[in-house]
Amino acid sequence: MKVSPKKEEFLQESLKLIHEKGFKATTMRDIAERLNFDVSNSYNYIKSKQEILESFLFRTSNEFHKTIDNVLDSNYSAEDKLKSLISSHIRIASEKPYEVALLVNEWRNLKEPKLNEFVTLRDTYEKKVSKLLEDGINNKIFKQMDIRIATSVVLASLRWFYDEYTVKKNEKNLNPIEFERQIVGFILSGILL
Amino acid sequence: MKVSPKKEEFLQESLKLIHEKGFKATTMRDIAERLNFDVSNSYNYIKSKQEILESFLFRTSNEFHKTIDNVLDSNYSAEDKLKSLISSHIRIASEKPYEVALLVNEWRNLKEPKLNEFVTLRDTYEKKVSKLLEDGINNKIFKQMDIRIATSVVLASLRWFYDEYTVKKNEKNLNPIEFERQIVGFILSGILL
DNA sequence: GTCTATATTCAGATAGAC
DNA sequence: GTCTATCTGAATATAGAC
Repeated sequence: MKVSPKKEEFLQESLKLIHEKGFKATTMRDIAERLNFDVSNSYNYIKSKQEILESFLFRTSNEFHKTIDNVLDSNYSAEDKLKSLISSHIRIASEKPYEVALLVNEWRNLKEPKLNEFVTLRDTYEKKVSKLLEDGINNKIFKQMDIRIATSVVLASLRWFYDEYTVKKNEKNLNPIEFERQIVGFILSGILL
Repeated sequence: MKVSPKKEEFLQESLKLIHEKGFKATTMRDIAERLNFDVSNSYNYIKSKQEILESFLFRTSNEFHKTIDNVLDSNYSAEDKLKSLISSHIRIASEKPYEVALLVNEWRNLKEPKLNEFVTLRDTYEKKVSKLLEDGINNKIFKQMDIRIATSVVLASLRWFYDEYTVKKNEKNLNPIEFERQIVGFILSGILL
């Protein structure tokens, strides 16, 4: 679906503002002001404030699902599947940091029934990760761990990463590949030498 | 400072509601309704909605700071300091899950100058963790890693944990000590067997 | 400590002229 | 696509009676 350049600009500017201030704290007036026009014009591009949230959230969620489905469908070992998952996550988060930030921080501002739909997608994603880890444990590739803890801790290790590409951090210009190498090292073998 | 039982109930109920719906989405009316009285009564206990947020946030932040200061002041090795830090974090998060949830999720709803004050405290905390990790790397106890990544990933591995004690998860009744054992295992040596 | 009433401000959204 | 004007609802907070 084609989107006019103006609409695209509107959405991207909304995305950044929402990231800065939070969804609830960002008003339609804030967005309009940033774009130098009146509030009422915002409704040329969207039907409601919720629509901004929904369109980004489901699009990004979808991207993560497609990615993990491809990983799980592959013939890689559990270890290489995990590496591939980490790599994909870091690629998406570095390419679309604001979209990922929205996914992580603002999903609970969705209203029913979209909220329920999203939570289901999220749970499904977690189950896919659990499946991967469980296979690795059963094949004696990963150490024996409680699956829920392992899933939470692996996802948590990845989830913060978008923030390296939103604000003006990353002064040292570490590139995503080097980041990936270090995160893989951490998740697979921890920090002990 | 003594707090009347009624005020304590008011604050605790506020805390849970804010956790469920988010700070901005939770209205004073919501809280009053939950306690079966009119909105106006809420102001018998607090001067403003912001005050709820501020009191919890700085109290909890303070607790984490005291804890890490004790850890850093000890004569433990870097490895044992890290283990002690993990242990303390898990203890606080399991004892006061809603307070920790607020700390993690709602700090950015603070208003200036409190917001700035909080962010400074938070940055200081991160620097203390970085210091610990840096010492461990210099002493060849931890592997060579980018300090900022190491700090982020260690903190991210711990940050999600409050959630095990808020909702009705934890069906398997894993106790905090077993959780701690598994998290220590993950952070120190990863998931590879 | 509880209520009713109200002041104030502000947000999302729409109508309709240009 | 832009504006002015406006509707509607809701939220924080206060005053003052019981």
